[in-house]
Amino acid sequence: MSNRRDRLGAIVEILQVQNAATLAELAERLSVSEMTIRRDLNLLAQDNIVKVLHSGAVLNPGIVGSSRYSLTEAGARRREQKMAIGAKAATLLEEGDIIIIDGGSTTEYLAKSIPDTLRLSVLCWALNILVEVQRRESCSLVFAGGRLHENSLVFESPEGVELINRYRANKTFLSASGISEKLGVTCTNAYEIEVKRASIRSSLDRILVADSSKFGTIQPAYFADLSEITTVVTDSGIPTEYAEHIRSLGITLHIAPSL
Amino acid sequence: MSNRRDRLGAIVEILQVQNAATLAELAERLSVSEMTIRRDLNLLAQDNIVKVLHSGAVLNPGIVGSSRYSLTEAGARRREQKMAIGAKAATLLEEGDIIIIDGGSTTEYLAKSIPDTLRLSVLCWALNILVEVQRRESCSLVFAGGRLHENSLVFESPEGVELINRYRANKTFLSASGISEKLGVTCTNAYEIEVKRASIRSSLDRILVADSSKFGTIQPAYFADLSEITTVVTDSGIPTEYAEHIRSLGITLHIAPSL
DNA sequence: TCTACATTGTTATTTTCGTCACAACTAATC
DNA sequence: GATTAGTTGTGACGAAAATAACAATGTAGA
Repeated sequence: MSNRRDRLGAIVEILQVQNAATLAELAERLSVSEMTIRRDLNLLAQDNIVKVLHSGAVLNPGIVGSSRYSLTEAGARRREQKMAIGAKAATLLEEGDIIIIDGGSTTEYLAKSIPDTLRLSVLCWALNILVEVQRRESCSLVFAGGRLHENSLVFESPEGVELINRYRANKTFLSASGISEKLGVTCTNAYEIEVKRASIRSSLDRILVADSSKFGTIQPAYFADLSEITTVVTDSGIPTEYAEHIRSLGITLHIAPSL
Repeated sequence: MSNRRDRLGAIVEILQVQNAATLAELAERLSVSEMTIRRDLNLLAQDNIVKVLHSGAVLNPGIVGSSRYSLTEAGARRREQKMAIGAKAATLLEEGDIIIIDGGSTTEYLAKSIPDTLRLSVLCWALNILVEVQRRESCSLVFAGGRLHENSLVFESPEGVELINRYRANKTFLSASGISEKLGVTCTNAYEIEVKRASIRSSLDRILVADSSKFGTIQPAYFADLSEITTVVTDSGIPTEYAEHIRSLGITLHIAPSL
């Protein structure tokens, strides 16, 4: 990597992979001074190969859209809690785990919280989860396809369910919109039921991640009884009667500390 | 454009178009102070939608894609060709079309070139195609899942093939790494064969998009005979003998003009 | 080996950027 | 219409990045 020509190629290669890089980063990786990188970039910019930014923003590769963003924004108010729950749930992950991640905004925060170096096999079927997992080199990824439902970013199809049936995991992270002592665990959309059921059948541990506002509420689509759940991760707002009920069922209860 | 929510969307839209922007630029275009833009970007960065750079460089748009397609001086020129081919292929699209898009970098440019208002149903199985199609509100999307192959960004599984078998389209856009008069159409990876075969079976028109360097070359995985193709889209570098051969087979040949 | 030229790192200076605290404004709720 | 929570702009300060000049090093050719 001695001469400038090689270095220019290396810079382009780095940018191809990660789309953007800071001067300091490039200088470090190529073991030259920032001044040199600066001169290199000016050359590349002259040829219109790169754009040099003084201060600005770059769209992350492999992501997008306004629609994707609307899902995370759905709970701007509860974002803090969901982040905390996601982070807490991520502590349950172990090296070599084979996991299933349900769709939803809370599970999205779980996916965001996966440590960069943790080796995992992940199965999912929602776009926002896919985007998070896909960028981690340490995770191998299986995706259950189907028709995209815009509002939930979930892909669903008979073949997708079939793929989940054929899969085996030691942990499933499930999301829910309603959790009732008498009426069980529910979600909003009927098309999610089959996928969630399949993931429950294919996994040893069933971990429910849901913020505390979900306890005591009901949604139209029933997909599991509380007794099918082995672990619950939520925030400190959970009503004490629910906490007691969950513990009395032998379910492990994790309360995420407020951030 | 009064509230923050709209502005966040606008920022993402701007970045989608030009890939990167400076703070000053965004502040100017959205008629707010730089401080506000800064706060917005921090929110977007929290959700990993954008990356905020203090000082750095960004690859110019059109190069984002899989790491497999390395960019050399020669490759940079090929990129222009692929863009031209993608744009040309997109002119074949009609309102209401039900289409299948293969994985690959050339098909990625096709996906990028889909007009924003064109109503389409799209089936695909590669991550780079998914990302492009998903952001278009006018396109309904079906994705064939499976295990992710990092080098090609293709998802593949028996269930994915099954899903394609159950699908019906009027146009399939296929990519190839080799096109030989005697040995047919080939690609690099064996796992792609089944998926490509299924898409050929499920579609009325089979449109092959490939830059001219592919003609006369061979790759290990055979997936179709030239006679199965109904249309070819390439650039002006195609050898005349191949152009004649293709026309003699009754295949429509589109030559994309250099940009 | 010597010269001529290109490349690179260092330093000092100027410029710009990021952050913080505060005040003004907006919008929703009761 | 008063209160609250959220949003936006401003100015000042400290922390960076950009620039240019210069010195040091490396390289090619006679």
